[in-house]
Amino acid sequence: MSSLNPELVRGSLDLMILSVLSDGAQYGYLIQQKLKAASGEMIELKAGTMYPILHRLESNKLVRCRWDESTGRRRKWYELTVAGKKHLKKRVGEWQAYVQCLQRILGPLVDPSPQPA
Amino acid sequence: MSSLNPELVRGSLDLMILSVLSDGAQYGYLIQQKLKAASGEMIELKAGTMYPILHRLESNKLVRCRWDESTGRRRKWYELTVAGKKHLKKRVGEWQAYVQCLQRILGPLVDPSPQPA
DNA sequence: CGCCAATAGATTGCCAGTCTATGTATTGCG
DNA sequence: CGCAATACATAGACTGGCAATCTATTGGCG
Repeated sequence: MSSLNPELVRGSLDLMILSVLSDGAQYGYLIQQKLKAASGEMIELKAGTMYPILHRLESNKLVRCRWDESTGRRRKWYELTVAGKKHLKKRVGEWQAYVQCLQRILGPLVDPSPQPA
Repeated sequence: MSSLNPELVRGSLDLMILSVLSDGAQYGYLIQQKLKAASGEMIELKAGTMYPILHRLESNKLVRCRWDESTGRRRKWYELTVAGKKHLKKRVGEWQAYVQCLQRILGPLVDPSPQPA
């Protein structure tokens, strides 16, 4: 699924999708492309992974969607709801707390020079 | 299991255990205590979660273990093997790559002031 | 014109892995 | 003496991603 450790990526798939959606409405295939680009080709979200997540987000009222059947190629546009935007903010906070916590646990194991020259 | 988002924590449980073990040999219960302390009480690793992981690490030859039955309270000491130390280093690198990647995806959503005053 | 690749959405079934619950036994304190 | 803490372990339930598969459209190439 990605050149990154899949176990790690697993826990933040919906965070990533939510994040991509924060740019505005997108349809599934677009989300895959954007995520791939935004991650520097590191993340390649498979359809069988993404759609269940999108459906889950929808049933949780975090995203809303609309079919566009105006062209032969039908597209389903997904968009963050107000609750979704709030949820995203919360999830970002959780992620930062997690990163800081793990950073602390790893302690001296992590190279303390993350800033690029 | 923790006050952190469990979904996120999930992917790094073995990383955390490996990290605690990098301090030297530990037995299961000690690992729980150390992890709890190192995480600022954020992570409370349950026995039913930890032991399967330890057994998996053992069968993967990443940790080696020895029973101490000298006291009535028997303890099983776990220690990193050479392969385990190498593996830990690799996993730390993967984790850093993951963090940077996600940081990039989240982009402007992350508060760009992580350093404490 | 026919075919294939890319685009676009979705589902099914499998499997890995964590969590809850439970079980056993020891030690020390009140 | 009983209970809480220490100490290890497993069984079964449940969640969730992934591979595989399906349908259909569009556009380009031979």
